[in-house]
Amino acid sequence: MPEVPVVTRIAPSPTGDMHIGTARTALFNWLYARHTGGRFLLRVEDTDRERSTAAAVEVIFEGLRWLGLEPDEPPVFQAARADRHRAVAQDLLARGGAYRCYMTVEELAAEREKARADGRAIRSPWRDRDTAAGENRPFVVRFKGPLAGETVIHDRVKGAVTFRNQELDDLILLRSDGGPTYNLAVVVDDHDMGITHVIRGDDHLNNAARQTLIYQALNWSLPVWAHLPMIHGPDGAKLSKRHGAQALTEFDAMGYLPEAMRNYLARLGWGHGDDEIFTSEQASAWFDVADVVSAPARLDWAKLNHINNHWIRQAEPARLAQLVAEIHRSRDWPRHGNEVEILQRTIPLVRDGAKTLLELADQTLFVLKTRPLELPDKALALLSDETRARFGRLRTALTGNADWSVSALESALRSFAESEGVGLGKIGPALRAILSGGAPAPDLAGALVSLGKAESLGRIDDALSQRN
RNA sequence: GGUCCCUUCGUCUAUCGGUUAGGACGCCAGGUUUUCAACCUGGAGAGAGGGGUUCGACUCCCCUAGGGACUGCCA
Repeated sequence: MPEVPVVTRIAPSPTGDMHIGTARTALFNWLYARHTGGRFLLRVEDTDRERSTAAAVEVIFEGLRWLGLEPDEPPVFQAARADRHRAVAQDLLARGGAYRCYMTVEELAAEREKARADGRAIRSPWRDRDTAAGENRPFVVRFKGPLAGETVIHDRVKGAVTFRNQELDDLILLRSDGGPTYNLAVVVDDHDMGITHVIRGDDHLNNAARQTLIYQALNWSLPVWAHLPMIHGPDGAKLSKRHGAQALTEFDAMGYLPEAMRNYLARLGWGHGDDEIFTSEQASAWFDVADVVSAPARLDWAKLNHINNHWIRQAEPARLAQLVAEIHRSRDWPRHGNEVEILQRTIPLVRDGAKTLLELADQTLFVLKTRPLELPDKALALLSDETRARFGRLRTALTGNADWSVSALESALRSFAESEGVGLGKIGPALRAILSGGAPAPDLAGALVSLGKAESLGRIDDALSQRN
């Protein structure tokens, strides 16, 4: 057993929304750190000064907070470490592990084209020149990689992956403006931060070989690699906007609970036997990167909905009431002073069928409506003189009902139907319409309880006094 | 073009050489029923194709096909 405590990290670049794939990578890093009793860190890869924004940094912080994956230490900003990156590059330069390349962008483009045609990696003619003195033009610092031999990545997900060194080009360490590039910065930062396990998307698998070469040139010990497959859209293509959502915040806006996202995302590409529904505590107890599936997975909305429905049912009504009230507010729907209290009473009666918080809002709209409700034509049509008379009697029966609970009202409704000599089917649809104004609502007794006695009777009164 | 990764029901997955290839979501049928759901019961549904290795391959190897990533002075 390794004695070194595990340190994992998520290293997103703040250039826009936080992709759901990044969220899952964060989750797996977090799970593995929790599983091993290690630490989970955050590094913001903002070396691209052109595209990085403060707003995007905030999106990352908020996304991780919302998902419940907060890092164990304050975030590291990569751009702030540029001096350190440059120092490492200079060290490499001094030791012959890197060289100055004076190729112009035009020359580079030509070489790239030629290399591609020849089916080989690009090479700089400056690699073997003595440039200790003489040149006085802009240059980049390139890594001087081995031309022979091979590099093997021992990946916890992909297994052993072999690259011939001649396929690996001499990547740029320092740009002509002196700024460090990604491949240099990741290696230096992961080393300095003490990252033991690099768990990231498999779009970096090729980079892992190049980075391994840099680690070796620096005489640094390698991290454990684990390259996770990507998340695709339902059609198997790279996940994008047109698949419905791509950014973590969009899932929040669509009414998915963070615990549901964690559950679903964990199950996407990882499994523990037949377990489908589990808490994050269970997941971290079971999780091992070695068990991650090596094939890409497709996002399945139906399954996400199913899992979300499960966690909506598990959630505290008080918490759901707050979340649903927010949705109602954003929709500018009818307000009450005690909105949250009403919702909290109603939610347990309607949540079973709700796949998202948005649906929960739809299902609870009826209770927030203000009297007199506008009845849909279909409901008005049900109000013949005969049924009006019947609902008058129902009102009387309900008025005398002291116990305003679901079970009491259920039996009250049943015995009323019996006394009228009709089935509940004769009363249900109209009563439902009167109580809900045509909006979705729970079953009758549930609707009555949600509304409370006074509001229920009031709504019946309104209907009886309405002409069609 | 080159390098690398991937390929079990529609989808997510189990299987780690010997199983009637299991589960979940979805789907279909039936039940329940005052709406929509939920819920209960049952059902259909898979090893990309071709070669090997082996007494025996979904499982190991090779080829083909298809998908993806990388091939940036982006990360």
